[in-house]
Amino acid sequence: MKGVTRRAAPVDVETKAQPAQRRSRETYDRILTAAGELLEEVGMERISTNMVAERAGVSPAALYRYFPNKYALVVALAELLASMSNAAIVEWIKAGGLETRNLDEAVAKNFEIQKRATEIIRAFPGGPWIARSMRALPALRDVANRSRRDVVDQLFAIQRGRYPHVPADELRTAIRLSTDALASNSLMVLEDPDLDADAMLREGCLMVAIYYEHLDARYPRP
Amino acid sequence: MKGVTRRAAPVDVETKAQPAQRRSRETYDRILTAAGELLEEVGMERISTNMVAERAGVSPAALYRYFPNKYALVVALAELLASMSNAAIVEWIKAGGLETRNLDEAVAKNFEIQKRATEIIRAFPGGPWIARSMRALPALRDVANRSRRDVVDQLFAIQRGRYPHVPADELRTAIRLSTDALASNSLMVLEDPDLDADAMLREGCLMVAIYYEHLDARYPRP
DNA sequence: TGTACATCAGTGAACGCGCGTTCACTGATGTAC
DNA sequence: TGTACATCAGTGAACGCGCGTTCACTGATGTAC
Repeated sequence: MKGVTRRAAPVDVETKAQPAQRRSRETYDRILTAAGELLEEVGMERISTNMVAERAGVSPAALYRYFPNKYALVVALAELLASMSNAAIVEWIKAGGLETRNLDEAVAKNFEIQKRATEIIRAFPGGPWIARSMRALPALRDVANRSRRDVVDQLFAIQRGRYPHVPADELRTAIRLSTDALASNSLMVLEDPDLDADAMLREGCLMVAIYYEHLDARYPRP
Repeated sequence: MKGVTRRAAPVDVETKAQPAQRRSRETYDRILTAAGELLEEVGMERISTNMVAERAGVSPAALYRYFPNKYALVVALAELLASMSNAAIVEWIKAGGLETRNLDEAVAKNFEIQKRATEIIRAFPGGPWIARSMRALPALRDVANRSRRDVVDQLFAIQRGRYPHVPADELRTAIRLSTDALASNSLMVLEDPDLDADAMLREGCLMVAIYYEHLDARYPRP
């Protein structure tokens, strides 16, 4: 072991047994709920499988029936959270979140989804920890990347129609940039209770809306 | 221990002995360098005190002469990185980074510091890991908060003179928002090698510059 | 310059602990006839 | 409806390991006279 470099081995992270019986479904849920609670209470680095099993009222071995290792546990939570956020965004798009006629309307609609997304994270057990760790924890990076790609693709599909005069890769960059900025803004608000959350979120939406206006004006209209 | 909630106890994180002799200064540096290298190689969650001591070529006990615990180690690294970034920003301000006459100039100057800051993180041993963990690791949050406050205060002090017609709290919000967005943008670029780093950084600067132009126009000029 | 002593720097070896994980098992539920 | 069997769900107890940390110590460096 002298001076040997140990690189992180890729970890199997899939859920193992799909629960078949009712009892098993309940156990699975209890484990996930316990994990969320404990994430909330002790944070990412102190949570442990034995702790989760104890809180869920099952033996450690029962946990390993459903999750191959402890990362699978937080990955499952992260995927749940990501799917809720993404669903909210899809719903918002379907409800016409992007169909706006002027700056004020754009800000107002962006603010809607921005606020809803922030609330989803806040309400999710351990949500803020998960969100903050999405980038820092190797096990969660895949989840974060997939989720981000989904959102960007969704937005791109719609915006391409609204900004046909903007080159596709410029548009994609713009979406990536603004999505990232708004996500970070949301995290910042969750992190610092001294901030006026609504004001900060709205300001972030304004920044992005102005940016899109400028993007729109940057290229000649057909 | 049944169902007991264990909250993270606050951890002493200061450096212990200030090295007095030359030999000791070297040891201190070797430990910090080893920690940086290992952070780069194995990441935040797998690094350990014994590992760092081994790599530095000292006994584990020697490490504890300078750092009270393993968090103090990564805090010391993070503080070093933060101070380098902040110094670069101060230098940039002093060199007139904020004194711009038009949008293009603002974008160009923002880009300068944005690129330099990103390079500082990239070049620092374990820098990207540290930067990503700043928000997710409780031990590092204080460092992150202090560093952010320093930067925001510096910028605010200058910008107040340039935007006297903008209410102080609006201006502060704007600085906080844009600083956070650019920091996140920088992280994103470090994380995803597929991106065209310069293009993405420049676009972020553009977004912020447009936003400030809008802020400037939002309130009547005296 | 030399010697005696005080302080500083670093070692070697181990400690207890809680971690992630597994094994052989028992009990619960479902299924066929 | 009852019984025999197969599969599913969960247990209890322990495992080996590496973690963070400490102790009593030796050797290196500095200081006073």
